[in-house]
Amino acid sequence: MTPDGSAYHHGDLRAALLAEAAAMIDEAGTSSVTMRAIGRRLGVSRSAAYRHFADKSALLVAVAAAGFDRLRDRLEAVGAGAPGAGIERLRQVGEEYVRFALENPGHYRLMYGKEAVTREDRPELREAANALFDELVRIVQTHQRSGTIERRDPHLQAYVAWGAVHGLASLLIEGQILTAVDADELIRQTTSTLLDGMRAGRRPT
Amino acid sequence: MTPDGSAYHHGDLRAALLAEAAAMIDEAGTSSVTMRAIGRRLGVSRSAAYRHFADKSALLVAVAAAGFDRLRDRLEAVGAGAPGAGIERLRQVGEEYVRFALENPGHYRLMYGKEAVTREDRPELREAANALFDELVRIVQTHQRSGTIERRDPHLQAYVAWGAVHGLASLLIEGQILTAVDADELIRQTTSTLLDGMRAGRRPT
DNA sequence: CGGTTATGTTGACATCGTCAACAGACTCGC
DNA sequence: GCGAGTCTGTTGACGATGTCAACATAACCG
Repeated sequence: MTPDGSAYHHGDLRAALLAEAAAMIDEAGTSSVTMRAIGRRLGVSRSAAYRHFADKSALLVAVAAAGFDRLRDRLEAVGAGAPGAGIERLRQVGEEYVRFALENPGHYRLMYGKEAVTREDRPELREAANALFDELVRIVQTHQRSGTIERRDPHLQAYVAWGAVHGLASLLIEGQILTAVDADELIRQTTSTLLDGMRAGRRPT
Repeated sequence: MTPDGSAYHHGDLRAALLAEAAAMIDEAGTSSVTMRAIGRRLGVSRSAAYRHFADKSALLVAVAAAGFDRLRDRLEAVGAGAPGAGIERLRQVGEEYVRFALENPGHYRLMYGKEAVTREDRPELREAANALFDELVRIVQTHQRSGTIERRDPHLQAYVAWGAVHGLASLLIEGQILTAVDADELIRQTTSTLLDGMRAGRRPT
């Protein structure tokens, strides 16, 4: 990078590619992202991106991984704070998750295997997703200690919670929810049911 | 259709296209389905499909809609039976949902917007998905009457349950669950938490 | 300053979805 | 029974796409 910031040949093309791809995804969906179109928008040639990413899939994986990072940061910000966090804080984490998805539908969709992308052969994506999951586990453990929810296997409980908010977000994004339904009320109902279930003293059987 | 069953020029090409596309999806993913490849496998030319579907997207939509139909049939089969159905039957509906997704991962993925497909401008798909949802509402109402779960807005409750099982199925299919975790136990934990939450007498606030 | 590496461009190719033009096969009214 | 019209399927062609090889240029480092 050159001192003046607009460096090299183009500047920081790698970062520009990531930002532009993310912008295009939320503007017109993943299918609108082509190597040629992104080059056009950035004023570089069609195959410039190949100096920074092995192929198109690698670029999309990087965008998706960045999405997991951003989401984790947001959940961390909500989940932290006052240590003896009560049930309301836990609920807010769930609502924040769904909110992120609704604010970045194209991006969120990409994160969850919209392409042939979400695969074990993409370690970068797995790690970003696992980092998000680790944060969920941490939040669950915090609230187990403070007594907000039952003490069970925190991994299982985190997966259950993840599935619930992810499923709701997915249904909302894909337009599967009838328009007559109030989305906010549905989100609250989901978090309520989930938290009630996690507080129930029953054995998992 | 001709009397001998192998009719017209090819036979029932429309049905063959649907079946072949579904097979290819579960063999090698949606990206492996090309109009030319499907024609090759069926021994017809590349654009034969255009006599039966407006474009590739229409073909995929039809496949996805058929998936919703099959899934609804399976849930209906499990959800019916003894009328005074108890909590175990309700749990089995949830497990059957996840099982369907795990058995047909490519197909299931297609049903939930993998392409630019799951859109309001595809009424056929919306109707099939709504029919599935209607079945879920019916099952919820049955168990509300028999006292298995709390009486709340059955639509909201059906959405909550749908989101929970769909989210879990999605995480499992996309390989987001650590291999160390026992999938069956996770499925049971999810249905337990969900049902506990739906039984809780708390107000949705 | 000269060479090595990093970055970007152009040309080319196979593949894809799709349309227009064409051809064969079935159907139905006379 | 036969010809017109309609279904169904094929071939040729076009533009767009992902990607690679060959080339060009800018930065860096001794």
